[in-house]
Amino acid sequence: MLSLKKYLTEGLLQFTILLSLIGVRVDVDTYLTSQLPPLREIILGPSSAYTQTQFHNLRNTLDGYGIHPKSIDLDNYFTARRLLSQVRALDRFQVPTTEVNAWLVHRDPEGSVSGSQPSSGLALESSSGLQDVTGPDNGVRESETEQGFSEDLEDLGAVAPPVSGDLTKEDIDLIDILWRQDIDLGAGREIFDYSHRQKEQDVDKELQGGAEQEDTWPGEGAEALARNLLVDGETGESFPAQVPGGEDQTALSLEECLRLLEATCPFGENAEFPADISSITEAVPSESEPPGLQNNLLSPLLTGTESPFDLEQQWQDLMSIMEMQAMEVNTSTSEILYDAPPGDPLSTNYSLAPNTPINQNVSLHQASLGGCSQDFSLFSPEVESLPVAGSSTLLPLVPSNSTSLNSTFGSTNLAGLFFPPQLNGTANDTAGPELPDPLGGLLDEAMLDEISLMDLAIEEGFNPVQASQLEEEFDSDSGLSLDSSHSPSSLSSSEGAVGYSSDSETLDLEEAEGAVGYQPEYSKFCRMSYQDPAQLSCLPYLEHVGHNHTYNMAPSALDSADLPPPSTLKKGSKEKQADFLDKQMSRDEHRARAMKIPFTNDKIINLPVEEFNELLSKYQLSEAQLSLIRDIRRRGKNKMAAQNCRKRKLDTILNLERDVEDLQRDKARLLREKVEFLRSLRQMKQKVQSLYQEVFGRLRDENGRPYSPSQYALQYAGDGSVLLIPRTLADQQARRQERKPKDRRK
DNA sequence: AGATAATGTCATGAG
DNA sequence: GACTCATGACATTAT
Repeated sequence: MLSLKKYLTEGLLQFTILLSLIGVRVDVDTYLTSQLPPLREIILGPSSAYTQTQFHNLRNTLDGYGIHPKSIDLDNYFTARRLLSQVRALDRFQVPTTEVNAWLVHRDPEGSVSGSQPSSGLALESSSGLQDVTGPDNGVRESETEQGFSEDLEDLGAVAPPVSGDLTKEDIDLIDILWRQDIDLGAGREIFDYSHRQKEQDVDKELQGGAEQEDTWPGEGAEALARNLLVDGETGESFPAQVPGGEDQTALSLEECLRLLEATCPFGENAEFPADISSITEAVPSESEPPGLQNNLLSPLLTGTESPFDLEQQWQDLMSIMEMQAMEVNTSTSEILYDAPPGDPLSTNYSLAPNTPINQNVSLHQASLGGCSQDFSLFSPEVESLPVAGSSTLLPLVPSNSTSLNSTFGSTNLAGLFFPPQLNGTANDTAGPELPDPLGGLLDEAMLDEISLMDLAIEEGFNPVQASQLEEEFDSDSGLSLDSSHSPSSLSSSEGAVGYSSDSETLDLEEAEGAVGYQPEYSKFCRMSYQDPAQLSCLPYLEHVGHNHTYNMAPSALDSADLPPPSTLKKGSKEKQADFLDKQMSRDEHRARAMKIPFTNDKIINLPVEEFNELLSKYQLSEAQLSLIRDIRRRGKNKMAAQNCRKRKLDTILNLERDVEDLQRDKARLLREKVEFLRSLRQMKQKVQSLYQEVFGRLRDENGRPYSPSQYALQYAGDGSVLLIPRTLADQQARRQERKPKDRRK
């Protein structure tokens, strides 16, 4: 029974929380407000003084001590503990890391790159690579360009790292709830699926043709590259059969690159970047593993394609992503970035971790920012449209919106990290400017709207003052004694006041019915005003009846001294009062009166068993009377039990509402934090991207020519160095890294 | 008079 | 086994 009750209570709690989190407000408040007086009666009921429930101690029982096993406080205690743990579980959501994972989403914002973007044909390579990543099932998926806004956010919410490996089911449920909630915000599970990326890459493919002619790389046009595409026998995806100069595995350290850069004069502003550079995370599939490559150069962040319907699988993926994310956020963000000298604006803006490995090899800051640092504002929103190198051809490289990065932030793959999505293809050129900034739009509108609405709902919702007031009432309740045996004087006076006079009719009635008292007043009015004596005073005719505890007793036993002079009462009013009292009597009281039970129902009901039996032994009672007394006792006790039971239900509802409000408040806070982290992350990505472009754009080969982004990419090595490697190698490494999560799952 | 809420009662199970 | 309590279900009463 208890287990069942607990089960139901918990079920109700979970359900309420769920409803709340999905937006359905459990508006107990309204009910309570409109029904407050009766509710208080129910809650504090006349029987509360008889019950073991410590209504007056609600606030002091959270520690779990001194709670009666059957007290509702015990439920409160466990509920509070459980909810507290849930709230703490909420805190385990590390939004910062969660947000980082958002960059798993590959979204090329449309309209950010002009249609004349050169080297668009290279986008085909990257798109092909994505096909391989997504696997055969992703072809079913539709292009979900509209989801770009939500996906980033979804990632943020969905991939929170499990701080503790021993997540309980409640934790997971809660996480799932929040995750679904994020879905409600617009995010979808597609973020974990590369199919949508492939779709985008398909779009890139379609667009590449028109941009081929504009490839500005001398002798290495997109057309030529496209002709060199091979088809992967396993995946059917195309990839470049040979990257010019790529197989030599030219892995220049960034320092070397910078030296080259310095030797090749200020060309960066004139360098022309093809816009279709694919990040390594979108690597072109290739079964051949290039020798000499280190696996640790690549981020293991990418996960495999998952069935969107396999919840368990998705959760596993989610957990793995969260783990990787946590790792990468802790490492990549600090290692990729360099240690700038104190006071350096970049280091300040980036909040970079000092003493990062990169700095040991080469100073990106010195190399890339020497002449152009004043050209772009890292934190300015204008950075989106700010030409880094001033060249019109380079301009498209700068992302038009900050959230367009489709690479995985935190990845050790600098190519994937730094290259703007525009570089991944020309799909952005024609994808349509109608696509807004996924992240920005989400942050600035839906997200913020949600937060503001939530805050508003919280403020307009349950008022904690009401709960505290109720608790105060509970406290005051303890001071009101309802024990009839202890207030005979008041009973006597009340009796005299309301009905007992010299009026023969009244006396006759009482005599005729035997020693039937006026418990009706007690049972009725005490039930309604058990707690607030002021309520009694509000009823003039009851002001003397509040504690009528004698009863089933002969009028002769009543204190006639308390009776008002007979002349003061008119016969008509006395009859009315008698009728009223008669009506207020319960059925059992009427029965007791009719059966001439010589003591009050209150005693019958509330006396301990021993005293009750002792009382019965004092009288010579018939079987019918004894049976009635036992029934009265049983029903009376059950009545109080029912009142307590209902009170507990209401208390449960109240507590649930409070808990829901607390959870909503936590949710709002977490969302706010998420927004803040998203903002900072976006800014950092912008800066990292700019840095990448700046460094890469200034690199020159032996002939003083800039490296083609379609053929080379900067990659962050495990030792902190930055290497310039052929893009094919980078792609292969990326593919290898992508397989790791899959294998680990198996 | 009917709807609804509040309250009472019974049956049942558990401690 | 008696007693008490909790609670669902139903009945009754009140609004």
